Amino acid sequence: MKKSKSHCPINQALEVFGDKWTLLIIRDIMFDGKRYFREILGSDEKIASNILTDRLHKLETFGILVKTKDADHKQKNVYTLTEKGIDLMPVMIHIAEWSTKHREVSEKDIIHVNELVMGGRKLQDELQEALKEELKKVSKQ
Amino acid sequence: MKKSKSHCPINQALEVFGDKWTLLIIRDIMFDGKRYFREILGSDEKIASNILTDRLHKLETFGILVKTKDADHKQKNVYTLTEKGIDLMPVMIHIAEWSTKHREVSEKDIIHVNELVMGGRKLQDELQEALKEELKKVSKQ
DNA sequence: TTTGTCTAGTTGCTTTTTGCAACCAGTCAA
DNA sequence: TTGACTGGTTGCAAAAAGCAACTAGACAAA
Repeated sequence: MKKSKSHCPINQALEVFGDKWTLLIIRDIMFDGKRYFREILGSDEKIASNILTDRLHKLETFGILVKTKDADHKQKNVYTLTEKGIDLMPVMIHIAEWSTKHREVSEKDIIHVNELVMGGRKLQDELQEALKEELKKVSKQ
Repeated sequence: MKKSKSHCPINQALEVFGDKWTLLIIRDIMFDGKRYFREILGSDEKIASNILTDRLHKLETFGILVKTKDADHKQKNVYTLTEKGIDLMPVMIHIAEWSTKHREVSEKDIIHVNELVMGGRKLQDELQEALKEELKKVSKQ
């Protein structure tokens, strides 16, 4: 890991997800229920497989997610968010909120974001709890 | 402007600030009171001048900031956040909050973030109001 | 009016990262 | 045993970033 440019909190965060792909991968796992390499590879933005490999490794190293073997299919890896990863939810929500106000976002996505934002803390908390449950399960393997 | 990879709100936002430098520039203007090219160039992370030129142009094109001539020194350009830029404050705050919890952040910066986060909405609102005032001033030139 | 300094950049070059397509070995189900 | 699916790897071309040197215009002092 190359040394930090600075210890500013914004810079520290950007060293984890300051690129075009990392937050999209986290989004896939956090909101879209994707857990496997090929599922993430298949999302709309068409990430290349070598980049995905690289980012998943980095996210694992940073402790944002953990990689475990699928119980049923031994060749399948399951990627699960850690608490550090789950804690990015407020950041993701606010980014999405900003986008729906200021950028071109599809009607379907606006509704989805509104559910989470306006639908309030309750829905977000439920989602966070579900993700934490999942983490607990893969942790005791 | 090359076409979007997708209309997902997260992706739309990343097309604006999904890189190592853009959010640091916004931070400099938003929280550190920097307004001139050379001021931003001088921050801790040592951005290269050609990259800074490029990002300032892009941010202007995206409508995140406006560029005006300094009243006193005609060769100086003043970079001011637009409302679209100011609206990124909640995102910045949550990123900083996440970093202070999960990443290596200097004691000084932690205090600074805590003021804004724990110090609550009031301080943030005041800062936002001040930035909006500034925008109003440069707008009527 | 010259000299030096400060301004916002630009230019040319090297290194790093990304993007793309083809490929591969192991797993599994029929 | 075949064929499709799994998580990747490899090699090459293109784009972006990094670095250092440079420039033209504004200004202030001598």
